[in-house]
Amino acid sequence: MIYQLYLYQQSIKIMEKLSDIIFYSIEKSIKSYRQFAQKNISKAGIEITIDQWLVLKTIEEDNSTPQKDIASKTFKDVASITRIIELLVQKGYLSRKSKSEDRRRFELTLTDEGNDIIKKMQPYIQINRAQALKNITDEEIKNLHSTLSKIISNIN
Amino acid sequence: MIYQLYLYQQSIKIMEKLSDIIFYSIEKSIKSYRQFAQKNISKAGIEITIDQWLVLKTIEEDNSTPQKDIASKTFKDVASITRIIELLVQKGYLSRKSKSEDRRRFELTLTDEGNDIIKKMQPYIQINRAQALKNITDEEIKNLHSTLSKIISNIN
DNA sequence: CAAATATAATTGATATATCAATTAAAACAG
DNA sequence: CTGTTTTAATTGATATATCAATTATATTTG
Repeated sequence: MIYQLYLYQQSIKIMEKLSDIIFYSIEKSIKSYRQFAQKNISKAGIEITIDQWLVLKTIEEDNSTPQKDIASKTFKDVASITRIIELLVQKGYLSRKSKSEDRRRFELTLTDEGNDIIKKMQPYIQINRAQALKNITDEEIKNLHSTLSKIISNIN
Repeated sequence: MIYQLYLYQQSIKIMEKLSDIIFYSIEKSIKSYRQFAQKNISKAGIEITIDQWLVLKTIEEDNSTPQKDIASKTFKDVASITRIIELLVQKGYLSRKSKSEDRRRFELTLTDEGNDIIKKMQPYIQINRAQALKNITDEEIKNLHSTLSKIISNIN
């Protein structure tokens, strides 16, 4: 009886651990990936952060996106976007001027250097992803997606 | 022929999108979870950040862990740990004094208030996790774990 | 149209992440 | 035992996250 209680408590503990750890795993995987990706980029002598690249890339894909939409596309805060754009302009990758139709907004355009760095980054992005996803099947990725989507929708 | 080429290119594009997006999904899920969890904690009037709690919890579980090990357990930098501990001491949740055996290290002990807040947090942590993982089977969690572990080991 | 409201972006304050340099103490090697 | 190396933690600098308050402009409403 006491032994069964012990087993029961153990199994509760184990189950707790399992679900506890899942958010740690998610956190660890994304942190590791970011460090890994950033390291490879820096090693290649490319002077941009992953976050700056992400914002630049978003603007490249559609330069009419308002900053608040850049924020939601990149899962960032509008305040962060303001500051990242500032740095991108400082670094000469981006030009920014007020829009005449709506003077609260800005016309964001990649400079030649901005386009260059996007091109230079491309192979590294792909290599990084390929290495991180090595030996992982499409099926697994689909499942990963599906479970993560469930978590995301449970929360919202 | 041209139509088939089109389909082929589409499928490449779709596959690219899929694997591209996986890191976005991971990032989005963990960011959403953190926001969600932090909001619930704050709403409950508990004045601590998730990161501070995580560090406090790690010390509670084993108060002989050196700061550098706290860092690796929480996937943080030692510099961040130094600063988080500073805040925890300031807030009165933690006491810190030099160790006599090794004066580079510190004796970290939860104060009564520190223990209190850990207790107060407990139900919220569980509710948050339960809600985030609602309708997700153990099987799915196991798979999630397994795929994330693969990613993590591919990177290291 | 004028006043009220809503929206886009910025700014300030505080927390955290990351890297590099530094400090203090411990461990080691000759 | 002394000089060298290693280790634990801190500090400084810069980037990003988050929240709240603010500014400027646009939109809506009476």
